[in-house]
Amino acid sequence: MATIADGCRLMEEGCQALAVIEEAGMRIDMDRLDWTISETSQQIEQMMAEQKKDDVWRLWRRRFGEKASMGSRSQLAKILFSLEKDGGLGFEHRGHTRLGKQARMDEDVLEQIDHPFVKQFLKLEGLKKLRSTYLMGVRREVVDGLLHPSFNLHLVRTYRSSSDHPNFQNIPIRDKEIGKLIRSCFVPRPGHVLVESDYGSLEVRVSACYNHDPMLIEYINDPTKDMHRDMAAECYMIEPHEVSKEARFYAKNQFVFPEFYGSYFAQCAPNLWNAIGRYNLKTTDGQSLEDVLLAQGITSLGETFSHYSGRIETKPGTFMEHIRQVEEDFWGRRFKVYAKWKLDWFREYQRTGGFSMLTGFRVDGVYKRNDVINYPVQGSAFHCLLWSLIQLVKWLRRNRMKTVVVGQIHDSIVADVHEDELQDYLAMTRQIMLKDIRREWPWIIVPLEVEQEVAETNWFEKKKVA
DNA sequence: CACGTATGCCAC
DNA sequence: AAACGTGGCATACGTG
Repeated sequence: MATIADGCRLMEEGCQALAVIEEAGMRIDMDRLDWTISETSQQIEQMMAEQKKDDVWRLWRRRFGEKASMGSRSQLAKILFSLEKDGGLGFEHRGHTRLGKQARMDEDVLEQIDHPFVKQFLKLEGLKKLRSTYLMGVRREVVDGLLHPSFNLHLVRTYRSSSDHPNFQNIPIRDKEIGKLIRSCFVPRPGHVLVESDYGSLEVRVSACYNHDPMLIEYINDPTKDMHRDMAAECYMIEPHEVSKEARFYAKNQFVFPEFYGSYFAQCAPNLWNAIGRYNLKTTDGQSLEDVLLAQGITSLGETFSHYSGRIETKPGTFMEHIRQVEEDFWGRRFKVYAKWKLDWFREYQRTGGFSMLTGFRVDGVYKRNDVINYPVQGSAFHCLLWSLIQLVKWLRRNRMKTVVVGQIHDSIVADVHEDELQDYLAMTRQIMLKDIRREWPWIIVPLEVEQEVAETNWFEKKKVA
């Protein structure tokens, strides 16, 4: 295990490496950015004009007069959820926000409302976010065609990093349309290509280094095994070979990761259940998962209720009951060493008032149970990336290379690589990220994985390399 | 008018 | 007993 002095050195050297990265900056295609801003603005204008012709906007204006503002969710909520006799549309609201007692108006709620005005509202809000936060946010910070985001090591509770002005770590990618519009403005320097090197499932691997769970380690070591596929099979009551890509995706993001982060079945089950209908989940043979569950006698989500003893109970034959059992097996049999580690780790925190990370950080203070479990994993995973980044920047400087690292996103490194140096760069990142780091930190007891992508034209067009 | 809070959404 | 972790940032809106 690393010492506190090791942790200090990592922060010092990390700070220096990040300063070099900030100074280098990332090239921005300003003509394309300006063109995209203009196109997006036009589309926003046009859509707003369309909305203003809608009957819903007429109701809106009648209710709020000069104060009517098309971006106001709370105003829209009053139109949607008040009765028709009161000048509304009479939709049922779906729960309240956390602090206030306002009706929830997030994307999840709005996409359930089948009304053209609401669909347009969501699309419009997406474009407005693109324009303001990303297109304009980047434009504001560019100097001489280069963007220099800040990378901080002193702001995050877990000893991860953060980024600002602009935040380089949350540029859209999941929505392809939106991702393309902004990311295609990020370009390599002339004669260069962009390279992104991602650690694969880094947090899972690092968590295995803490909990030493044999089943988890087996999943990591054996490429034919697939934890998310297996859990999708259990959650949706099918065979592993029947698990579609989509079913795997929801099992991973609505069950496995939430469970790892400290969620539990009562929160997971509704999300898993809703995914079936909402995304029309099927087996690989095209059989609807709804029918599969029906054949197993599960016809409804069901609910939880408290036994007088305080124990949470579920009704037999419900999906809730099923996921409760899946969870019981998940922690009680499959990952029972992991489960014991969580218990022991938290008890030790309660005894000493703190915990130590494998990477040389002591964390003392008042924390929630989930924090105590999650911080060391999240922090140490980032430290693997930071250590690699430091070595890479040193190597580039030592060899007076033209390649520059331009950014970092928690478990990935983005570099602007000179074409002549590409093969050396790809080889060296692999050497550092996969091998050198394990010599430095013997506590890494599982193999690591790196995925490399190269973008010749812009950041959106990145393609995997072998 | 400046500022803080609530809410929501983008990433990992 | 508790119940999904970490950030940055934009807009709406109320308050001083």
